[in-house]
Amino acid sequence: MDDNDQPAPPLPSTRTPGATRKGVETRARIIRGALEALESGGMETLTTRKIAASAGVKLATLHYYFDSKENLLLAVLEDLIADMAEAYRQDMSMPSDPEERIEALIRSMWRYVQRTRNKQLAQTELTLYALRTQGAEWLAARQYNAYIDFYCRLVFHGMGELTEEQRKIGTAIARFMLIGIDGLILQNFALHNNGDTNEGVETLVIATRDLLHRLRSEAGIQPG
Amino acid sequence: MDDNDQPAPPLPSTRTPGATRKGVETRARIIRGALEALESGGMETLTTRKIAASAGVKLATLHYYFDSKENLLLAVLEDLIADMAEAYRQDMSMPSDPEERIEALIRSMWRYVQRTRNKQLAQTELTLYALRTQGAEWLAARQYNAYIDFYCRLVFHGMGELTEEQRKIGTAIARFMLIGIDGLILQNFALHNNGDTNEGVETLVIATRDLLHRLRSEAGIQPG
DNA sequence: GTCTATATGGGGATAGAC
DNA sequence: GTCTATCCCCATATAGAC
Repeated sequence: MDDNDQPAPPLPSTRTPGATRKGVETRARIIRGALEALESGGMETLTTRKIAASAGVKLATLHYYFDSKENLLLAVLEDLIADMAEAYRQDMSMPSDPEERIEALIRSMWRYVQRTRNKQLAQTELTLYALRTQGAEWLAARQYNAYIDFYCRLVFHGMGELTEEQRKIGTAIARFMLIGIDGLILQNFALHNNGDTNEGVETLVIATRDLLHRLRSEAGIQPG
Repeated sequence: MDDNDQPAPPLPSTRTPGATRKGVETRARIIRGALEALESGGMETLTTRKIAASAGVKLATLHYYFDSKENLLLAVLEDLIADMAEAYRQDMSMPSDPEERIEALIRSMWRYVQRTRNKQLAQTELTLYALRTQGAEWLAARQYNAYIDFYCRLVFHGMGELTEEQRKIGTAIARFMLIGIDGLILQNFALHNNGDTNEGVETLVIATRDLLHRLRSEAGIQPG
């Protein structure tokens, strides 16, 4: 995975009951319901009642699967991490040159962000929530490292193994891309002014490609 | 100020009573108390009771100055915007070359962010809150535009008036810097791994300087 | 595993004395 | 302008039948 390795203790008490087929489905429905309610109303107005309603489940059922609201929310965040990889692969063209991959990846991310504005807001809120929740900070870190690892691989391969050199360069690239995307998300949220934000995307593409150049010449150039 | 101009209706009902000297002070104490409580515990655990306690005021007094928790929180966000300019000027060296100013400004921002981690978290939470609050979205936009305007001026002058050309270039630069800083803040929060984040700062400095070059040669070069 | 019904506490907000 | 005391709702969580 990555350098700053996480202890990643299992989520405290998500209470995984029987694991019946039906049980697993219901659990998933509740998580989806929570995400929907969060996307539509934000953290401030998010209640277990709304979540239950949105999931088509009674309040008590929710508590049968998640012993506390907190653990439910952390489960939602975990789920978002898992979804991410799937989502990006959808519309990504896959050039062979890493430089062009960077560009394709950034544009793909940005399209995804734009068509899932509320989901991004929800994810940002959940990440902050995790950072504020005693003993859940590691989840935020895991989320970030998952993104970094994912982008890193996508820059170089279709998903295979990386050389040490590639991993190092790719990680730096991925970190910078992620910085840019997160910043773009916030700015786009606040200004909801897509024209200006698109300029930011172009600038990020150029800056990231330049970074790749720099890192490669520092190492001794060879192509992807 | 900027292109996407805000209507900026006054905050609905902050109930500005008499405006006695003492009243103004108490109001300020409550805002500070709210910020402190927010910094230490986050939105999720922020209650009017904690705010009142943190401000050394009784709950009813809080409601004498702010008719609702919502309006109090929005007032806190407004206050943060006003503080910002003050804070940055503190430790900024002021080179005459815009390129070096960019570097100095980014480093200054980053120092400030690092020594006020919790304040940044609080501000991010408040911004998201505003984005989620019906009729308060403009506050988030105003905040962003205030930052952009501020950085833009700082890149070129000690604070004086700008030519149209400078304003245009400066705004693009400021937007990109802000994207980078926001992304850095989130990444640093999540990974709290300052070593790696500092690399991101270096990359941002280089990228922003390059952006300045590019914008200038697109326009017809002339220095600061 | 899912429900109805309920316990319990804490939250925002107000009344009215000083 | 600040306080004490209180209202009342709604949130999380549980008990226990089905």
